[in-house]
Amino acid sequence: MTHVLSAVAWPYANGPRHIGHVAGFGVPSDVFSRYMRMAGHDVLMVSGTDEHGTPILVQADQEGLTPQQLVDRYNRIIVEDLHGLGLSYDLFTRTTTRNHYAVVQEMFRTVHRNGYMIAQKGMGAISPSTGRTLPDRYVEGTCPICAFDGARGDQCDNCGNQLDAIELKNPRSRINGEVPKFVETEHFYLDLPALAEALGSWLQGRSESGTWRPNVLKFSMNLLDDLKPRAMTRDIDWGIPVPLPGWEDNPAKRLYVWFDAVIGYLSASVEWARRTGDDDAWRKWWTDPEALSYYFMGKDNITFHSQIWPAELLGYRGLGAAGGEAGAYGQLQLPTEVVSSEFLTMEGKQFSSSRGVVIYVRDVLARYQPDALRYFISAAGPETSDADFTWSEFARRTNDELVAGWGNLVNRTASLIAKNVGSIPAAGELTDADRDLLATTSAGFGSVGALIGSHRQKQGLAEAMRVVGEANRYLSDQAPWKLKNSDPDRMRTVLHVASQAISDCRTLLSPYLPHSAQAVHEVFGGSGTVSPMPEVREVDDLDGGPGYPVLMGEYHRGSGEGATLPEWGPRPVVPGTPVAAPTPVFTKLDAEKVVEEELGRLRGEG
RNA sequence: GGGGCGGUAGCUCAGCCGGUCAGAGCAGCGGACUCAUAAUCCGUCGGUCGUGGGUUCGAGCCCCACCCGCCCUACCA
Repeated sequence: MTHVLSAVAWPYANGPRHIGHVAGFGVPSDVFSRYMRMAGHDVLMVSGTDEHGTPILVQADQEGLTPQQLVDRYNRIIVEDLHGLGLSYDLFTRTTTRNHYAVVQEMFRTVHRNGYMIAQKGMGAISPSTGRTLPDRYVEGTCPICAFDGARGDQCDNCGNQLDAIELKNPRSRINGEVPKFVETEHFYLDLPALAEALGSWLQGRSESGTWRPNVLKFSMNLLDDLKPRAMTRDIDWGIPVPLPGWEDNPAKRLYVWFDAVIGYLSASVEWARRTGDDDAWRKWWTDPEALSYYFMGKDNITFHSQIWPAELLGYRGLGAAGGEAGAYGQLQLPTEVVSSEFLTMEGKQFSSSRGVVIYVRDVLARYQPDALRYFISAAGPETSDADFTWSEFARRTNDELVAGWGNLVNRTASLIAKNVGSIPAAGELTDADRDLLATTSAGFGSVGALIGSHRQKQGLAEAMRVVGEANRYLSDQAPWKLKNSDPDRMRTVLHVASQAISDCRTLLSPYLPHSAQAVHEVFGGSGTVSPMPEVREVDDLDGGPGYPVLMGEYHRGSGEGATLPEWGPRPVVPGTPVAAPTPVFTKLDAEKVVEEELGRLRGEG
């Protein structure tokens, strides 16, 4: 048994999340975590909503809310969406908890004390009306190089050159059009060059493990070539105070949102430990060199997980050129693997909430089964290259594969048993065909498990569905419906074997399809939980702040009392278990209607 | 501009270190069956693997150039 940290990207709380987000980090991390638990590992899966930063402020202003009101709203919506998808977080929290503030400040103080947080002065744009930092991307003007008028402060979209906001001619704020003021401002910079060597040798070691996706590794290695200190504070009044004399009481200086967001993995682990009664329990996942940690995100976040976060950890431990000593949290371990996915597009276009090219998780969950979405994402998601979501393909995958393949196998077998026996029959003597099928389903645990464990989930699902296909073929070949009068003993044996095969397939598919795994279990007369779900719990802040909703759950492997997860392997079916005429587990879609309605909604007709 | 990823059957995509690698699913066509949500099972049609060079006994798989799409480019997150 190994301690396995599933560190899942933190959704930004400036709006509801779309299916591209959950395709990138949500479903893949849950499939992995569910499998790893069943395979006997001690998994801690944590995340939360990311609630600081300029976009939240801007959004709040636009909606006439305080930032806290805004994030309260979207935190709850996001919690509900992730709950609806059945993502099995041990803790899904948020970055506005007092616990998070305390952990972040401890990290900053130690990194600073170790000498990796250096103060530098520079020129920055601020909004004259609010006094807040105007990030480069929020400054617009005429490009000094090509004279394009829509250039942003960080880059000109026309000629592609990188810019400084101060170079723009006729600069103006993209938020409210006012002319920004450029003022001298002091910030703390994470001294990445001082940590470059340590980062390099860490990456080198990771490279030699051979497990990272090649593009992630290559990208990360490339980042090392041009390391500069990176600002970790902002002129902003929404964020975590900088815990140093002269800074902490300054309402206009806050820590950079990405500095605190990645620390969420640690603070959520600490919060989980405190909530479950052993304040130090998190250390088993964080300071044991044998523990494994997997970080799930979209490709746009690789920088922060293969560079910024490891640099923060190295700085905390004093492992850079400036030396130093670890703080109270001890020898925090760097990521074992940064599991980055690519992007999901939508009917061929990039998702864009502002342009209405978007499908929100909650809208899909309101109209379709969660496992239908999980199936599509698992079968056709952006695992190693960009992937396209179309409604027609969604309907096809659901109908032709999920319903017609797996759902039908369950339904036809349960119907045959209900009609002809009434309960799971006992087996007589097994034929070669029987043994072959059971050998195939048993072998599936090795092959599917290895694929999920190495983050090749699409292939893993394809393999599981191949096994389902074998079971369908077996049933057609054996034709038990013909045996009722001619050879009822043989019919019972076939139905027993089919039941066992379905039980095995159900377990194989349960990381991908947890909702229907439970339903299939019950179709065959099973009781108790075999596929646990997260719960939304309203909790008090541990340190006196306002309460909030979290996701937590009881995910216990085994076969005894209180177990909610089966072991990753065949579990013998129990002859005599009553089986009633089934109602279908999956809903077949009217493909034409779905496509027509959904495309109409995208055009703004719904 | 720099860096990265991708361009394989009508569609969606697999193809790890070069030698049964030219594949799968869906769609199409033909057949079997009727237990099942007109589901299942069998068979079959189908591609000069973006373009042009090169290395090699042999290249989707390596090298070079080019075309197309996408991502990142560090004060959006």
